[in-house]
Amino acid sequence: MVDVRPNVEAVRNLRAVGLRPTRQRLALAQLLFGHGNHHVTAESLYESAQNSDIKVSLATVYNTLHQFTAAGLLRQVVVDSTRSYFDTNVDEHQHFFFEDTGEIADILETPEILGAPGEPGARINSIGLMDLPSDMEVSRVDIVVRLRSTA
Amino acid sequence: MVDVRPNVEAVRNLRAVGLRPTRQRLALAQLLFGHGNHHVTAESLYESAQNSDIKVSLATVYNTLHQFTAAGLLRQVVVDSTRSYFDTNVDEHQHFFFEDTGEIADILETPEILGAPGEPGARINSIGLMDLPSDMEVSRVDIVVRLRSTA
DNA sequence: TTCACTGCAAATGATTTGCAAAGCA
DNA sequence: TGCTTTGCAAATCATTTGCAGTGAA
Repeated sequence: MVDVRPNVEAVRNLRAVGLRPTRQRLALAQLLFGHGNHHVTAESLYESAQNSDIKVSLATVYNTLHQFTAAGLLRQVVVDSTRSYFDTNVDEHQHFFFEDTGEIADILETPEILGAPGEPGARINSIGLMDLPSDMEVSRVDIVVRLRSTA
Repeated sequence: MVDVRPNVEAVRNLRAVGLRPTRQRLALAQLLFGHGNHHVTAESLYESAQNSDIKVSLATVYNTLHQFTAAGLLRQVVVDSTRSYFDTNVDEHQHFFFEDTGEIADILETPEILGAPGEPGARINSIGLMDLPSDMEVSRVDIVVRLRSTA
């Protein structure tokens, strides 16, 4: 049974990041954040919406993904030069990329090399990157472990 | 002064990977491998060719980049979801990505965490990824350190 | 009412493809 | 000669944009 009550918390969350809680944004937020962490593309989210009888255009899906990303609710993952992936897990963590299927999965046990929490890439930086230009700072460190089947 | 003698070594190198040494491939190889390591996009290589009075179509540039990559002469670097970058350095190494300008640079001192030579990602794998599916192997580990100016 | 948001369709930009002409073995 | 490769233009694919209509405050 579908819960049609206005989701007070979701409304508040959107307002908190400066986004109007429109029907489309609430519905997409529910799809994105209502079922644990996962990874989506614009196309896959659009499909999910259709399967859930959510009326929303592909353009709005793109807009929403970008707005959510700008607001810090999503994180963009660059693993494939042909499409953009978005991750509902915005914490510092890394990814597996399954080359055969194009799927993404979180690396749950983040290797300790990535540095202490709150210091993205600190360890890597201290080990080998002493030649970082002085007027530059690390925005973030992306690690993608690409896997292929041994078949 | 331009050396117009047939480049015997370049011809041999192409033959060695099963590619016919055509005029276009030889010219692009010269641009790519004749001046130290660097990073190109199809568009940037096409421009370089034009500036060097090399007659080659953009389609052929794309074909050639993919052929060279398949042959192991180039390595594709995924840092930007809007274009493809290719690196003439095919050794295990990592990248800086300058978010402001879209430029790429090699990280020269590869942090030792990446594992011993010949064992891509060995160290990372041994530290944290014990839950790797048994029928999967690490194709490679990509690390991109994204930088932004502090301005 | 007012301004943000949405949806559609057209535009864009990178990349790929079909196919005839040109080039290498 | 026979199979590759090239170049052009058209096709594709993901994504963005223009703009009129819709909705939230």
